[in-house]
Formats: sequence, structure tokens, C-alpha cells
Amino acid sequence: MKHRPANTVIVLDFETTGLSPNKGDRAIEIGAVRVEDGRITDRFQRLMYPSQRISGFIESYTGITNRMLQDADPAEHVMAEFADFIEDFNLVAHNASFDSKFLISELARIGQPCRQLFACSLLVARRLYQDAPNHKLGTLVRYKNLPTDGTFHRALADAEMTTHLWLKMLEDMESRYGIDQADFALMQKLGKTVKGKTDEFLRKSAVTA
DNA sequence: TGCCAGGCCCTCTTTAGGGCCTT
Repeated sequence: MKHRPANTVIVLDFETTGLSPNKGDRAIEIGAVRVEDGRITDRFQRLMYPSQRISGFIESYTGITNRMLQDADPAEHVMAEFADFIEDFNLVAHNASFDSKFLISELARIGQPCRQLFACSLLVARRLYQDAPNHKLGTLVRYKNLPTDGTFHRALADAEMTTHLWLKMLEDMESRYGIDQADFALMQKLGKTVKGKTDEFLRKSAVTA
């Protein structure tokens, strides 16, 4: 039987041609990290050819060029490999609404559904770190002094920073609220909790967690 | 025809508008 740790999430990040798959935008890179019981145990990073040229803005924003993508595997091949990587584990992303719509869109192109649940590190960070200057990923990394190699807007680097943020938020929930079993479901609920009721929610969760 | 993201959340709110965040 395959080993399946109870507390495992996949933290992922897409680089894309733009903001909306509904308007024809495609994924150009996927990066992801497998986290088992608070430890990074595996990584996935692949460029993918999106069947269209990317804009100068995206080349500048990500550092990914049209030339780099010419040699990349088709998105369909990469997404099939990625589907195997994520299995049916729960997923985490910074501004998950963005990554989830691209994941759904790219998996649909290869006839695969997306059944995994998402939690959003952005929404949780807005609850926990209300004094942060803002809640961009890079700002939060500096605000919490999290590990970074200085690379931003590349899929694996962003997924790793999101992972460190996620683990830091779990740690802070324990030290601040005494929640030592903050699981995926709790973090998902926290992201959906009305901001003004966060403390009440966490106090109640501390009792029931 | 003309426009073109969309979900979350705050506030001068809920019969709305606008900022944040992702590429």
C-alpha cells in the first residue's frame, strides 16, 4: 500500500500568460511543493508551452521568455504529470482563487476533473497579520523574515515561499491561540471567516481543535 | 454595441463602489 501521511498538502503556484483563463490565458509554468507533517518532502517545477506567444510584460514580470517556452513540453503533457504529483491531496496557494481557476482550466483540457480542496494563504494571512504593510507574498516573506533566495514570480520559488508562510501561520496560530492541531480544514474555514469575527472564531476553534 | 478577471472584504454598505491580490 502507498504511504499516505495524514497531514499532507501540496502548495502550488502558476505563472501564466495573464489573469483569466476564461479570456484565453494559459499556464506557462507550474511549481509545487509537497509538505508532509510540516516538512518539504518533494518538489515539482516545469515550464510548459502554452500554444501562444507571451507578452513583453509577462517576459519581464516572470523572466520566462518566448524562447524558453519554445523548448518546453506542451501544457497537456506537463499537466498530466502534475496531476500524478498532486494525487488527491489538499492544495494551498497564495490567492487560491487565481491558481484554482487555472488548475481547473488546464486539467479540463486533458479531460481531468479537479476534486481537490483549496485553502488560501492570502485570506488566512489577512486574518492573522492585520498589521502587515500589505498581504502580497513578497511583503509577507519580509514581514515574517521567512526564507527566500531572492527569486520572485517564478513558480517553484513562489510555491516554496508560500509553504514557509503557511507553516509560519500554523506556528503562530499555536503560539497565539493555543491551537496545536491546526489542520487544513481549520485553515480553510479561517480563510472564509469574516474578518471582524476572527478572534471569536479562533477562540472557539482552540477549544474544539 | 461595447465591454472585457474575479473573489474577497471594507465602508461613507446590503437597492454599491472600490481596493487588494494573483499573472
